Formats: sequence, C-alpha cells, structure tokens
Amino acid sequence: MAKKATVYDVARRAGVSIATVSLTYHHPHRVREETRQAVLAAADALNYVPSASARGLVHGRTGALGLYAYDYFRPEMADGQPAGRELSDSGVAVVRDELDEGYLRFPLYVDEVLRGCELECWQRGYALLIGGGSRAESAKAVTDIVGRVDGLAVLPYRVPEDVLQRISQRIPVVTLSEAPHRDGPSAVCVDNRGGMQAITEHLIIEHGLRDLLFLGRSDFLEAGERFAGFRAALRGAGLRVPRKPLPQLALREWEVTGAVAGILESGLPEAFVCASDVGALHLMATMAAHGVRVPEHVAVTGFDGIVAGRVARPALTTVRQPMQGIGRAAVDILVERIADPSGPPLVRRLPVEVVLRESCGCRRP
Amino acid sequence: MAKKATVYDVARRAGVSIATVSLTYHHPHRVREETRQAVLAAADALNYVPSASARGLVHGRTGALGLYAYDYFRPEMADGQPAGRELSDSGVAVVRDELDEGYLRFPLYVDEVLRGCELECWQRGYALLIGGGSRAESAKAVTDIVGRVDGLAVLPYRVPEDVLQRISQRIPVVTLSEAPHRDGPSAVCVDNRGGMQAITEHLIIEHGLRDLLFLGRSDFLEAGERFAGFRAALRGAGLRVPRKPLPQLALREWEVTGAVAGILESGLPEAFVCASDVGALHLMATMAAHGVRVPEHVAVTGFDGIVAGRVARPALTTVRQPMQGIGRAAVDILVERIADPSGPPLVRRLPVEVVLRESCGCRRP
DNA sequence: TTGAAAGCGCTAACAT
DNA sequence: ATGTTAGCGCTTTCAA
Repeated sequence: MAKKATVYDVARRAGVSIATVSLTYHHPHRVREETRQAVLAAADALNYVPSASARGLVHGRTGALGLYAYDYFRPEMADGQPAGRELSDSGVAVVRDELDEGYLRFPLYVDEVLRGCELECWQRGYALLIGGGSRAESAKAVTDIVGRVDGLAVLPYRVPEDVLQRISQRIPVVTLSEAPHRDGPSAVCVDNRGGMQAITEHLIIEHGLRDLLFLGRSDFLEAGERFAGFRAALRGAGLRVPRKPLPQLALREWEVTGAVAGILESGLPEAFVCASDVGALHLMATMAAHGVRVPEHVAVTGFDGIVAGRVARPALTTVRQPMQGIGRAAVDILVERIADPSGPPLVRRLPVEVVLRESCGCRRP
Repeated sequence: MAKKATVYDVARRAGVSIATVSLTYHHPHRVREETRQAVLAAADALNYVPSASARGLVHGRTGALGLYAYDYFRPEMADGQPAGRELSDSGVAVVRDELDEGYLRFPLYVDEVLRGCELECWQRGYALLIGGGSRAESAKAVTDIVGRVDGLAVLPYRVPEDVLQRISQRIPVVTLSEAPHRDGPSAVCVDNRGGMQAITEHLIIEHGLRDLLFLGRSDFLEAGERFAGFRAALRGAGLRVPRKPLPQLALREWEVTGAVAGILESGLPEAFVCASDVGALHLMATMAAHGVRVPEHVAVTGFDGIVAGRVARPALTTVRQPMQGIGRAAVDILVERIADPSGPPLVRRLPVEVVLRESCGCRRP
C-alpha cells in the first residue's frame, strides 16, 4: 500500500501550488487548460483521492448522513458462521431446515427503509453512515456517529429520549415510524389509524364479518394508533367495541402460541386483525400446525407489508407502509433542515395502502 | 441549532487548555480527578461532540469502513412513494396485490451480507459507510467513498477491474462473492462448486432421480463454478453430463417464463437444478401457473438461501451461503489489512450448506 | 498535572 | 492564472 498521496504530492509532481490543485477540481475553468491537464495527470499517476476528513474540517460538514439502527435482530440470529471459519475440505454439510420464527423477523422492514435512505442519499450526493449498538450503549454509539454526519435518522425506540434531545441540538435529527413528540425532533410516520380502520372495514363490509379479534400490542404509540383504527371501524359498523386487544395476546408478537392454542379450543372468531405482519404470520403458522385453515376457517390480516407476508401461503392481506418512502422522506427532511438548521421540526405523515391478498378470503391460492 | 461546540469552547468553559480536554477523553488517568470533572461538565453543558473529521485528519484514518453496493435493485423498484408525498385526507387506498417478480428480488442476499458487515464493524469499533451508484458512474462514486474510509468491501461486479485496482493501491479492498483474481485484491467467496455438487448428489442418491436439468447462467465465474459442481455430480453417478446449461434457459434469471412454457409442453425432467434461488422461485411460480406441481411432478432446487425460499410453498431446498458470515469475513479481512497494509491479499472461501426443505421431495407441506 | 504549539490535508480569501 | 497563507478541530509531542 503506497502512502496516500496528498495535494502537496500532486502539486509538486505537477509543478504547481496546492491551491491550483484544489482549483483544478473545484473551478476547472479558472485554471489554464494546460495546467489542468498536468494536475490531472499527476493526480492520476499518484492515485490521488482527496481526504474527506480534511474537506469536512474545512467546511464544517461531513457530507454524510447517518442512520441509527441495529439491535433489531438479536445477535443470536447471526447465522453461525463466525468471521474466521474457513472451508474444511471435508465437504458440504447437509441440514434439514426446521421452520423457526427467524424468517419472520429477518428481512424486516428496516432493510427497505434503509434502501430508501440509501437511494435518496446517493441521489442527493450524501454518503450514508449506518451506526448501531445495543440500546444500552446507544449513548456512546450515537455520539460516535453524530460526530461523523450532518444529520441523523433514528429508527423507532433505538435511542432514549434525552439522548435524542441532546443530539438534536447539534445536528438535525429525524425519527422514523415513531409518533412525533411535542417539542421533539422532526419525524416521519404513517397513517396507522386510517390503515387499520380501512382494512377492518374491508373485513366487515366486503366479507361480511362481524366477530373480529384484535391481536397485538396497543401499549406504545404506533400500536395504539392501530388499535384505535380497529375500534373506529367496529364503531362505524355498529359492532361492539373492545377497550383493549385480547389481553392474553398482548404479548410480544412472537409469543402468541400458547394463547392461540387457548382460542382454538374456546372457539375461533371470524377474523384475527393483527397489529403487525410478523404477528399475523406467526399466528397463521401456529394455526396451520393445529389444522386451522386460513381463510376458510378464519380470516387473518396483518400490518406493515413485509415481504414474507407476500410469499407466505396464504398470502397475507395487510396494510402496506411505504417503507422506502419512509427512508426517502427522512433523508429529505434532513437535507432540508441542514440547509436551514433554524427551521422548525418537520413532521411528515405518509399514507398507507390496504393490500388485498388471500388471507382475508379475497382470493384462493 | 446551536453552533457546534469545539474543544476550544469546552476548554474555555472549564478553564483549562484544549490539550487537557483531549487528555480527559483519551487518557483520563493523566488528568486530576477534579479537572476531569470540570471538563466533563463543561462538555456536557455545551453538548460537545468531537469532530470525526478533525480526528480523522490527525490520525490519517477515518475509523469507518465502506461497503460499495447499490444498483442491485433497479430504481423502478422504488415503491412509488416519492419522498415528498404526504397523506391526503381522502383516506386509504385499497389495492389488489398481483404477484410480480419483485418479491423475489427484494430481501436479497445483499441485505444479509450488509447485516454481517454492520455487526462486525460495530463490534470492531468501526462505522459502516454505504456507498453506491450505477455501475456507469461508479468510478466517481467509489472515489468519493474511498476518501472517507479506511477499507472498502465491494459487492460482486459493482466496480470495474481497473478502478478496483487503483483504489486497492490506496486502501485495503475486499471483493465479495466474486471469484478471487490473480493479483487482485483480497476476496471472500464461497464453495459454489462443492455446494452444487452436494445438492445434486442429494437428488440423485436420496431421491433416485436421473433426469436433471440445470437452469441458469454459467457464463460468469460464480455461475461457472456452480455448473461445474452440477456436472461433477452427474459424472460421479455415471449420468450423461451436459456441456452447457439448457441454452434457452441461460437467460437473465427472471425471464425464464417462455422457455419453461416450452419445457412444460415437451416434457418435464425429474428435477430442475437452479443456479439461484431467485431463478428457482420464479420457475416454481411459473410452473404453478401452469398446473405443474412441485415436488410431485418435478423436483426443484435453488442456490443462495434467501429468505423468500424459506417462506415459499413448497419451501425451497437449496444451498445456503453464509451471507452474514461473508459480510463479517470481509470486515475481518479489512481490519487485518489495515493493521498490516503491506501484507498479501487475503482470500477466504467459506463453506456452504445444503438445506433440505420441501421442493426436492424431502417433506410434504 | 497542565499548557503551548506544531501539524494532519484541504479550501478559499487574498496577493501577485 | 497562479501562489501564499490562514485556518477548520483535534491529537500529540515537548516544556513547564
């Protein structure tokens, strides 16, 4: 690895001053064609790449945006191939794949949000820095990132309120899919309530169902909005409106098994309206194992629009969040606030879409 | 947005010199407890976050690693929610979801490789910079990144040879899932040949199949290795060994429809051995539309181990690449080469695993 | 234990 | 059209 060439090296080789080198890149027209060629040639020969650190120092901006993620997937989900393990010549292992819950979580919506951030960043000429760490050490990890970027997008509930508050004093911050806080930073969120209401109404009106059960949490903001949408739909149809989601089911999404078993015995509703796709998919898997068929015996709907729901059989009817759009909007907001740091927090609520597939009874496989 | 506090601000407020501020963070023990507290308090009050640019400039290292990706998913795949579009009060759209090929591509393996890079980076104390752009403008985009990172991982075929060559002169570079080049940079790849041979042998030996068709490309390195594995298995079983994959099928993976239709008429083989999961899933979808059942009428296998294959019905028997492991290994190599930049290129070939699911006939849904 | 000062690589204002 | 020079914020000798 040759020592990194700097402007000084390029200048010397081209027989000019460092200012001319800089000009050559940033104001080509202000430099004589001949000189320009010489500089470019020298740079090329030396493999010159300008240092982003130096540039950033001068401009007071790094040219990068940050996304704070991680911890969404537990470390145990690592696929068991530690970095160093090499191929043993002995051959190829053959394993029988038991379907665990992992597949429900992996290609989760973060990936698509991330993609949206990437695309928008690159389009805007920013680099994207992904940072993370456990929630516990997030203060430290987040600080590290903050020093490297001009703006930061934060996935839901990754960073404690107070830390968020602090950093948003220093650089623009936008929270994703998290209900906006009064006096909080900018935010991108979606129409949770409207989406849930619409999908519930679909079940009631199009499928004529009346005995609906809401499955999932309602104890944090997004989930609360969704449950509110469910209730609004029931109310609108003159049905009995529950105050809470089925209590036994208000567990962590992937732990509903036992509760569902109970329901299977005590009698099914006409439909399970789930607060998330992950929950819905898990529910369907559990019911399939008990011989309950969807949508023949009971309808099921989800919320989010993750890919797994689309590939599942029956394909999951759900409310799709514009995940890439969320990512793009976040970057959009950051760029705007970077341009005008003194402006007010920006809140963007994006529309959702009811996606009709098989699990509600709309089509058969 | 308050102006960003610097060491100078902190020093002034704490009544010490900037050197002491720096010491406080990097060599706490060399500073009197009392002074330390004062500095920390000042920093806290001022919301001080050290500038990574300045630090990077001093150390000649940025503390970030880069991953050059993008363009894997065509821009058209954006979900149609441009950044700016806000919620119209009119309500929630309801759409019927037609199964297109998009779902096959999205949560592709890049995401999991990316996750591997993330985890390993964070564990090693590096930030991860994701950069990208179309292959056409990759020289420019890649240069931008190179100036920002201490090492760069490059996804297959994203960057032209010569550009790769140039940047690897400046910082450590590792290519992913790309067959290592003589004199090329470091590389992480997998046992394509062995994996394909093993899965083919499974079909031959366990399921007693003899009429196998290889479906997919063989015209770039990875694909060539896979096809070689297929041939080796046939040869080992004393079966007729084709010189090429079925020619009509050697198209871009998601364009096999027409060719398959032809096969459906002219008679099915006992098994389709596909060069990729995406190809296999598309094949299965196409056949399902024609009433051909898997694995009853014909067995199908894939290669890669993407999540969609696991959720699909029938679940896809495949060769799983250790995708997270690939990402981790890449970072591992970079870190090693950063520590010793003059060392030789490192090549790591990771093992794969045959994953038995339903599409080969091993289990019934 | 603390401070003064040099310098990392670059940009941009100012001089020539 | 090109060169000189002063920082950008930080780390790190070297002195005190």
